[in-house]
Amino acid sequence: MSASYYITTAIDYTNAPPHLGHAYEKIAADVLARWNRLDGADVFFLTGVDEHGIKIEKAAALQGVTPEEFVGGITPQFVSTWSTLGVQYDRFIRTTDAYHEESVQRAFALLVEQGDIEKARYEGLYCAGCEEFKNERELVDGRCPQHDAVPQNFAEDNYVLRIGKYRERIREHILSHPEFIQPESRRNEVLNLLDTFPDVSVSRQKVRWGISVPGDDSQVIYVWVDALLNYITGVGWGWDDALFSRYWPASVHVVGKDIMKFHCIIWPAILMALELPLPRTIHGHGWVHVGDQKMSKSLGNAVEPNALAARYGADALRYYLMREITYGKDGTYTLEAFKLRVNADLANNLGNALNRTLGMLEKQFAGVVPSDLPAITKELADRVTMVQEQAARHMRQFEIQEALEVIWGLIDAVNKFIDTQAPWALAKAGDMEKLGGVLYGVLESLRAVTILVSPFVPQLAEKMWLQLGISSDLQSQRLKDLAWGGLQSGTQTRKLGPVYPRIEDELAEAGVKKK
RNA sequence: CGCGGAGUAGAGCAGUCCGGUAGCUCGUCGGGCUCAUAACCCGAAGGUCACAGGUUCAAAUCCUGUCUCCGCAACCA
Repeated sequence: MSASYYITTAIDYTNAPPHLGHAYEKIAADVLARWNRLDGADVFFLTGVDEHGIKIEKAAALQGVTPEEFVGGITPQFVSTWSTLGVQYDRFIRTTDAYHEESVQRAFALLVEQGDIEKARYEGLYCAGCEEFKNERELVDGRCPQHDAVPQNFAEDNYVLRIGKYRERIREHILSHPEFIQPESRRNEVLNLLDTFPDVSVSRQKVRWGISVPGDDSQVIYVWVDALLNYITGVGWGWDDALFSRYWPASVHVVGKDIMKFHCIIWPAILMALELPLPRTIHGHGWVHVGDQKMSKSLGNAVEPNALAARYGADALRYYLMREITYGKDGTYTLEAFKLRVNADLANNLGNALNRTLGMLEKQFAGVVPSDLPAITKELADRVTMVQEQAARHMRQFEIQEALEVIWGLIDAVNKFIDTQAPWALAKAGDMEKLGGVLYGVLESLRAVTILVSPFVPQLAEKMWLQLGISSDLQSQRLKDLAWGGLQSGTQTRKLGPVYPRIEDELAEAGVKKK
């Protein structure tokens, strides 16, 4: 029985369509899920959307539709975007799903019963125009900037989650589990916050669009309890015990660095109150900047991932984001860098290596894979083994960029091998045995490459696999199948042209602008 | 003294935890090859590793201080 690997993403807020930042996180999680599947793990990948809350309630009202109708228009855009980008999840959860709502109510009731959630008075400055509480930083000269009105002191009865009760246990867990908060730089930040982290209000009177507090219809359950619980309701907590015990605790929650504190403090408190084990790792990724700006709707610079994928291919976008950005740190997206990176790595190195090889194979061997000549190909065989080990180590440590670097190092080695062995000269000299050995070495290396890159650029890998003519399914391949010699001589390849054509447009212009 | 991140070749970045020839991609220059998607291979030029001190035989890396830029800052997925 293989080890389980349960990976989740943050659930996106459906008050606006998906942008590049949403896509980055889902792609990263998808790559990790696919890699671990390749590594033989029993993988469950959960993603989804948060459809509740005041912002959606308001956005819907603005358009004169119900919240249900509103999210009914947005959520499918997330679903179709992930489909376009090859994000292959096992479940897509919506916080309006019945199984989720019921389980959240059950959890809430349990926590109230145990005294982890208590009723308390919430006081704040309330702006009637915005219909929400304001904190002092949001005010200009004590007035709400949107409505130029002085907010009123207002109090309501709320339900409050007693974080303090679990503070020491959480601290202890963080200190004794170095892998719990990743990257490490986030750890101290969370530990700092933990000391002063207050009890949090987990219900709202003013909000209608949400899950009702059990036994108190005057309030809805607030985002922290509602949304965070998706990680357990999504794998069957409260409705499918077998599924739940198979996958919980999660291997990793992939989230943005901004919401690390909620995942590292509130979520553990809830889990401890429910007497459930904590996830192994919470991993905070950085932001994707556009040019030199932070991507945001107000700046109007949000990049639409569907358009990019439609024009240049989903794999190009996946590859760029994973290769160009150090996972865990902030990174930058520019169309120029995107084209350069994709052309160099996908077209020139990866695609061309296969194409040039199949060309020779077709001419000299009618496209049929010849026999290995171990004396010549040993260096490649050794390289494949080394790359596989290094890549696996990097992926275990969430070093996606480094993993790609070593895999592409193998492609470089293949191209170099071709130049050094000069198969065209062997053909001219009529040394068919050696020529066959050289080509075998290259093809077998490319089979390994195809498997290794499949989690990152799945569609491209499928195209390569098809051209290699291997009958077994690429998705069924595992890391252990990389063992040298897996490619059978006699296999009929299928040369179908470049797997990734170069992006030619605007390149010259971009080169000039770089000065 | 709120918290945190960043400052490394023309550009974009890695390396900093565990001190010891400063690396990658693109660009530039020169050479090779011609199987291939004007792709591939080899070589070269180019860096006071923000600044100032300190520790050390040795510091981009550790310590102290300073400057600049950027996020976050109690309910904003």
